[in-house]
Amino acid sequence: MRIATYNINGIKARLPRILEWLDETQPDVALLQEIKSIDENFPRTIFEDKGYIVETFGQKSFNGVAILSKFPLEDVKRGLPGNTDDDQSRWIEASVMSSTPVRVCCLYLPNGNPTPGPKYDYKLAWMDRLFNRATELIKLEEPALMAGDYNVIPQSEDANSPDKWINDALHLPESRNEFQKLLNLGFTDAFRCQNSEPMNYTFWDFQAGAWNKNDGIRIDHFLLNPNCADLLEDCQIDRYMRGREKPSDHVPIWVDLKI
DNA sequence: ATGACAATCAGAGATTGA
Repeated sequence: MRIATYNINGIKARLPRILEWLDETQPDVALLQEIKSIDENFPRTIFEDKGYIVETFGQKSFNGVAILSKFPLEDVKRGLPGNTDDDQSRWIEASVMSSTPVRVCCLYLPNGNPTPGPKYDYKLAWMDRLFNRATELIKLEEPALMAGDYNVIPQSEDANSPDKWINDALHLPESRNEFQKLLNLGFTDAFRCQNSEPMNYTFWDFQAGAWNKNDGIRIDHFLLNPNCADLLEDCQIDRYMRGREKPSDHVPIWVDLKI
């Protein structure tokens, strides 16, 4: 089974890219972030016609996450637990009912800039709530994963120009420590489990010719609980998508599980 | 040091992103 994650930076602007990508990469499950759409405006029938079940947690203009699945979805939950006042749509999870059910969580972690400030405080508080949910997922008998745009550069080798990010919310010690705490719980960074080479990125800024200079960062991640990591076969970044016409600033990343 | 780019909503330019 192939599960992908992709920060699309707007469903309306990216629809042609997503459709061609679904045909090329053929994910069974696609976790989408930054759909920038309310649920009512998400073009669900286009994906249903391709054989996907569609579950969205949208928001006007900003944020918004969605799950596309060729398998039935059960027990869909919207919103990261721990703060009923949080009105930002950044988390959706569901059980993918394949022969072996998999719990998939689709996340769009807050950026956190500028630092210091309320946005950084919100990021760190969100990561604390993520840690709490992660402690539950690690104990599950069933395979489970958390994937999406973490907005965290885990190590210096995950940035082409680490110096630029020293004071950035994506790279500051607090953010990286919160990410490391997830690994310490027993989650596996699927890409790093498969590939130890530097210069593998998932995001290149639209500005300053970042793509042409390969001035990227690795901030989209798959974290697998132990029962899911046991099933890991492959993990790849669809780098080519960044070179297409009207691309997102992120590219997809996917895992193949032995299911 | 600043802005560079792009998407959204709205219908210009501010806001957000990373």
